[in-house]
This record gives sequence, C-alpha cells and structure tokens, in this order.
Amino acid sequence: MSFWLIKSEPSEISIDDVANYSNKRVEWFGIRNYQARNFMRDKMQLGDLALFWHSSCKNPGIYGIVSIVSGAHPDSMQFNPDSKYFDPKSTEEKPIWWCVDVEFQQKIPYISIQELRNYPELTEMKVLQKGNRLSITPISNDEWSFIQHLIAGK
DNA sequence: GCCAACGTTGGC
DNA sequence: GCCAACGTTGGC
Repeated sequence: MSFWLIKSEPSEISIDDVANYSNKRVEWFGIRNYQARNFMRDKMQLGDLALFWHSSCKNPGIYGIVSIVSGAHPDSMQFNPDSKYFDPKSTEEKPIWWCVDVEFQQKIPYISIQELRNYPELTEMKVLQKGNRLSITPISNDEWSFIQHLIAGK
C-alpha cells in the first residue's frame, strides 16, 4: 500500500465537501498535469491513503485523510463541454485524462505548512520543495508514520 | 496582488 | 528538437 498527498483548493472541493457528499466519495476529476495523471493512472491502488491538502487559501496545509476507492478510470469532465475541464482533443475511445475516486476517512487537527517545515523528518516532502506545483505527490512510509504521530499528539 | 517556478505551446 | 513566450500554480 502506498501513501499520497493530494491538493485541492477548498473553494473548489474542501475536506468538508468530501465528508458531505453522498457515500462520502468523489471522483478526483480535473487533474490536467501529466505527472499527476500518471500517478493516478499507474501507481495508485485501491486502499491507498492520502493526506488531504488545502491550497491557494488563507491557511494552506493538511486537513484530513482520504482513501483511494477505485482503480483508474477516464476523468468524466474531459468529455463535458460545459465543464472548465473539457478537453476537445480527448475521445471516449482514447481518453487523455485519468483519475480515481476518493473517499473521506477523517478530518485531522490542522497541520500548517509552516509547522511541517519545522520538522527535519519532513524536509524531503515534495509539497515543501521550492517551486513544487504538483497536485498529487507520493508520501514515503517514514513521512506517513511521522505525520501519524504528529496527529496522535495533537 | 505579487512573483518565482514550472509546464505547455508553437514557430523555426 | 530547440527555446522564447505564455499561462498557471500557489505560497507569501
């Protein structure tokens, strides 16, 4: 099993939104970056867990945990002309964009980006690297367990 | 709102 | 295939 960090602008989809969806699940549509797509298409497995990050907001950081509850499937919004994620180059026969479904697991006490930067154990975290913009990044086993201890201590 | 960093596009 | 121009991301 692998661990991930997924970013979302809370004005689009927040952790509370996910918690309030019917069956607490949502298709992780709208990822339009090849590296992030490849993580979902090729690496994510059913049952993997992901830290849920709020970005482009007043208080960026980790707000919850979700699980991966589907295999990779075509992102439905790429075929929807009314969606801002519509991609005219994509076809049902040969979809360009793939995604997974995620399910709410729990909210956690907010861990700010400033706090995360304080821990030497987390200096390699992708989301803390200068210039990082990837909205889906892998989390190492060590980083995951360190963060679990952080949560338990809050 | 600024701006550094990065990804993508497209002319050549 | 190079690379300048452009658009986007996202912390600050």
